[in-house]
Amino acid sequence: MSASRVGRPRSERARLAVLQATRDLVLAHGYEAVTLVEIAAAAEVGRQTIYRWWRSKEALVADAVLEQTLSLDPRVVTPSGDLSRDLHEWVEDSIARMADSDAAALYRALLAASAVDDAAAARMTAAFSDPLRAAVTAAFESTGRGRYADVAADVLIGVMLNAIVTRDTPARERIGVVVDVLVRGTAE
Amino acid sequence: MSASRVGRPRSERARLAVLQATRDLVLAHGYEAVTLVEIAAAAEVGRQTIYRWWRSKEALVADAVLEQTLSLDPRVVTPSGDLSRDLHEWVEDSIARMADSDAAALYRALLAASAVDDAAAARMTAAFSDPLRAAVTAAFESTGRGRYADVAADVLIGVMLNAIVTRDTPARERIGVVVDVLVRGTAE
Amino acid sequence: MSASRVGRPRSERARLAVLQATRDLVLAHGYEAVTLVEIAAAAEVGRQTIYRWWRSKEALVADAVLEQTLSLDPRVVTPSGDLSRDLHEWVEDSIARMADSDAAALYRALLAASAVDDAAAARMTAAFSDPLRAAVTAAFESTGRGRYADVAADVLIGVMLNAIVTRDTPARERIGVVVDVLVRGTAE
Amino acid sequence: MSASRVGRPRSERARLAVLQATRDLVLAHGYEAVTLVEIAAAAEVGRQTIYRWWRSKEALVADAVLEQTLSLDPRVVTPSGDLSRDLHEWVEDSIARMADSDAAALYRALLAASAVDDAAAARMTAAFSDPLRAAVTAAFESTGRGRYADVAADVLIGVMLNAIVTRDTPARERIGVVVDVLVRGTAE
DNA sequence: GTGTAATCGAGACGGTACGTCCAGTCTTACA
DNA sequence: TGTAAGACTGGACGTACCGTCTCGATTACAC
Repeated sequence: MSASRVGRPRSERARLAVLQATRDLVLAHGYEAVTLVEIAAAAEVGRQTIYRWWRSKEALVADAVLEQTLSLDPRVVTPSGDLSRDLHEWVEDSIARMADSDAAALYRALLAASAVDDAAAARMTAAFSDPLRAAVTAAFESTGRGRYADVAADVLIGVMLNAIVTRDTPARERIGVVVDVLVRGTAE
Repeated sequence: MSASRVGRPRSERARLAVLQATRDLVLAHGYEAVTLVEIAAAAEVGRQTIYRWWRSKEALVADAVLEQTLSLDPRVVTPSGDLSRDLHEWVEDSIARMADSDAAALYRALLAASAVDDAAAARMTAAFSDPLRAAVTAAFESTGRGRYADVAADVLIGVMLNAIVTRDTPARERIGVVVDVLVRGTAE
Repeated sequence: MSASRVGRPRSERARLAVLQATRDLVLAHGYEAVTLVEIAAAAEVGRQTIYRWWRSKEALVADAVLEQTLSLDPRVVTPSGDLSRDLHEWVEDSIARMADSDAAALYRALLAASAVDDAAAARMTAAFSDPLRAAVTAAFESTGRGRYADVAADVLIGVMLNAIVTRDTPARERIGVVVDVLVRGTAE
Repeated sequence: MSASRVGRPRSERARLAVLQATRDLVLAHGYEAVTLVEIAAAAEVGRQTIYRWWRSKEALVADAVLEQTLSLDPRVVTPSGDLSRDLHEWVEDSIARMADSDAAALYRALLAASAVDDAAAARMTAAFSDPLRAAVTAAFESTGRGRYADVAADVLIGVMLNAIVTRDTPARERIGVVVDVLVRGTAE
């Protein structure tokens, strides 16, 4: 079990510098405009070091974005029984997290990476849609509306995605109303 | 003021061949993998001819996709007064159009093009979100629920976008339920 | 048979600029230190343009050197019957051509290229050794010493090669004496 | 003054394995194609160990080649007084050594290394040209033809060099005749 | 008909990013 | 301290593609 690795160990410093540089540059210039040469230079790292750990620009961006940004989910872990309050709480938290940071821009980068790299797409789903769907499902099932769980998740994921993709801030602010409509529309 | 053009006129045949080749290749290999050299070869057209009509690969893809695919909207032109029936009709039509063809794949290409080219993004919004929002707004206002118009549009656009982006067929089939929830949740 | 080429024709300006830049940089920094990036920049040419016309750095250097430098041979075209005078004349001419210019440095570059690229080696032989051997052979045969032709060529080629490779100026100046020894040693 | 070394002593085994691996690989693939990674792997040695003994790839190749191959000279240590016999003896010995082994290929590697590394060039001259010149000079001076010593050395070095560089086997076999011409041409 | 001028297919051009490869250095654990 | 292993920075390599430019050939309109 000792595995006793041999040779120089991976430089955590380099890995973190690359991830940070990637985030900074993606935010500054957008996903498509960023090049690995720039990232390597900004991270003060050899280009080969990047390729040693990520097999493509897409995989790197997916990692860089997910590592720091994606924690939209873990709030609605235990439904309180009050569906409306649970959803509002979660949604407001998500909006806040998206608003304060440059998270939306990073998500867009992730979306672009997903278009090229299937693994990035899978990671994005796993980190974004799946937990959200699970949380929403738990909340709905605990209030006896389990049959609407998937639809509710569709709606919430879709609305957030749309607000991100289209850079539509008003839509972001209307998400609270979406929750109300959802709660009311799935009653009985 | 006649403007009487001189010289060889542009070839409509070439323009159409390019659009068709673009669609075919985007469907076959995806947006990122397609190159203008391939498109030009498939369309039996010189590369410069493409640039005479479109200023970039992104603009071309936007045109190619929008020209054929994007007619999600014109169905709900006149609200009948029955909100639920109007929305269902429109939504079922949209789903059908998305299901039978490779429309979803083309939308994804359009999304990718939008990430690089602002004009493509604007065109996508103009052709996809705006008409949808207008139609939904008209339907809601004609039934006295105008204050929910934007939210309803957010929800429908978002749900469709999500189904497209994530290639989630079940979600596509649940859109009818979304309409029901929406109608019920915005009552009174 | 007209061949009537289609497409943009090759840019002679670019070709000449690349060859000149190659010569300049090889003289300035030596063969091994020169990179195609530098050559492309100095010639104000795209890198791909170089690769379009030469399949490697070696082939380019061979071309660049041979294009301008290699005219050691054509002097001894018609043997006069006086072997000693013919050889001296040719040898002095060769030495002069090697001395005044940077020819020796270019030859060394060519030699280095030949080590990597067989085609370059063949071209070097064809342009340097073969004509020299032919001229020497003609001179020897016309004076009834044909059986020494090859040996004489070996000697003269070798002596010049050595003077080039080892940057041995005194050896260069002794070539006249070599001719005398050669003429005397092959008499009768 | 004891200098009493501390720590693990250097491994002579490693040094010899590196030299042997270098020779093998240079012979198998040529100088330019060989990499230090390959050499280290073949010698079952760490890469750093190589750099502890040699400061560059060129220095290593120079050492590897010279260590085994270069002993062209020591035969004509004491001139016998019979110039022709001395030269023939030496030359035949040299040819034999060059023919049986892969010495010519190794020389070419050495030549390539010399192009990059001045020290390698100096070592090559010291090991190849200088002793040869000394031996030839001794032989010529002991027979009263001292004034031809340098020229004779030029010729013999050049002829051998040419045979090596151009892979010209016939030229190698004509070296005996060169000696005859040289002896005859420098008489009186 | 003939001239003129813009378009056409073809393909080279400058430029730039990619992903690979290697040299020479550095950092581990082990001997 | 020397060693094998292997990651590190740095930078050249050769390929691919973009958007532009330059050919000869084509094609419509103006004369």
